[in-house]
Amino acid sequence: MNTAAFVPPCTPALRLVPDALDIEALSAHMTVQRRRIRAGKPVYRSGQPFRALFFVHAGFLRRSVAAADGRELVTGFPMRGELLGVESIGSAHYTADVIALEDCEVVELAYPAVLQACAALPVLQAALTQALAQELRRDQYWRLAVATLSANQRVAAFLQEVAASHRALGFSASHFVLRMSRSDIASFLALKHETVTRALSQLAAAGVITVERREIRIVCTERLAVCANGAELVQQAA
Amino acid sequence: MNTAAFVPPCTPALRLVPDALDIEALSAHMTVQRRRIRAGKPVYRSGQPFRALFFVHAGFLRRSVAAADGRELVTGFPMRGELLGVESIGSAHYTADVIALEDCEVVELAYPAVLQACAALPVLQAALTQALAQELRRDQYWRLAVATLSANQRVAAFLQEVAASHRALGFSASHFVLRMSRSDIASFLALKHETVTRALSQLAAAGVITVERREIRIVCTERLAVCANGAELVQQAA
DNA sequence: AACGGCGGGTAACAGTGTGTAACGACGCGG
DNA sequence: CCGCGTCGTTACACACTGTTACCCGCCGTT
Repeated sequence: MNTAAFVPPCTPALRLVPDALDIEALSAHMTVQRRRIRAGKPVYRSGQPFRALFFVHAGFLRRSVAAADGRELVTGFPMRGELLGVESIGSAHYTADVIALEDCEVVELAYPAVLQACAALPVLQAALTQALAQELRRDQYWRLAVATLSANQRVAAFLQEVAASHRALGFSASHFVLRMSRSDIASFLALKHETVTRALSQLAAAGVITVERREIRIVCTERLAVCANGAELVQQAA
Repeated sequence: MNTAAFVPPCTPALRLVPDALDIEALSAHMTVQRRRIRAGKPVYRSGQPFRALFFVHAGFLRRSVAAADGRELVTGFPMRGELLGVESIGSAHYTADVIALEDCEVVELAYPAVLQACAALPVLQAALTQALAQELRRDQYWRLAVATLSANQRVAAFLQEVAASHRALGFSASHFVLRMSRSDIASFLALKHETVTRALSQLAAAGVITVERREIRIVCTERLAVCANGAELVQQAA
């Protein structure tokens, strides 16, 4: 029965096309506005009227959703090249919070206007639809990860993703500084922050990475990949 | 600081507008094709070339994603009024499997064609974008649920969602037959099938529902809602 | 310098959910 | 009618992760 011969691809949903959005071309069809966001300040908050999307030009951010009873979940860490606010399209209000983890620069795209511009610019329409679909696939990737991986594996997978993102933006993929706290990572991975700490310590003890607070160095990419899928940690001869 | 005065709305992302898609109008702009899918047969499978979206006209289905190493996750149970395949937009191949849980009827919408039709029919474009965003919000709702609710709460929340869906389609919200197996539910909720069974048994023992294999009757909607958020089960006086 | 707050790390303990296993119920085909 | 396989149910022991607690170090402030 199970004759799925080739790759069933639920992949990390890499963020392709960092600069897919041609702001120049766009500005001919609608007003676009640059905005600086200070570290810790929101780009938008859940409940505010939905009026615009934001294209991230620089900086790292954190997106989270919350239920009426206070339960919260960090749903992602947007960075350069991503479109903020797509999850709120079709809603009268934003359905998530996005706050800057460091000083950021975003380009504001008023919403109904974007849709109209789409009609004139088929490229834009494709880009928007793509961004939405891409986000959907990424969500499903992490749902799968959270549902099927152990705590250690999730943390390893997270580090892999961060590394891949950094590489895509031209930063070092093997040595970087996490912009988010342990609690943010924990929420994102559906763990407690102590568990994230434990997992990082164990990965370090196994010689796969080194950790110094938020500074991560990936010592062995291959073994990290092994940890992220399937295999549990095996101490390597010191 | 935390002055979020009003509802931070990560809601169950109800499937609004069961018949948002005006097939009649659409058929003027592109060829649409009705297809019947027998129970157990796929609408599409992961890895097949992505060529079309499908609008569900009747029946219940199951969507799942899989990683290269065999890990799997049921990501949803589409039904009448939903658009299948949106998660694969922008990919050369489908990224999920959708199989019919019972005999279904779907309308096939060739993909590149849909985009072109969007340019001519602004309504269609809005509907497509909405469908995508809606799906994204639903995904995030369940990510939140899985990350923050106990096994019992997840199962209760699942029953609530099923009830709400049935009501939206004009079926009874308090008495229905689950189309999917315990394992499907378990995968969807990131649990094991034994745990789902246990949770259902406990809800039944508490007098909140009755269970007879796949036949569910909701005895007390209010107490089910209480179980789905916050509170753990408390036996009610028999 | 002293202080307090926040983020991070570690450890002992406890509990939820899991793995395993055995059993029962139902449906299908011979 | 029987046999068999799938699905669902329940019991029990255990492991992973959550819980709780306390530690440290950093940083801004007084």
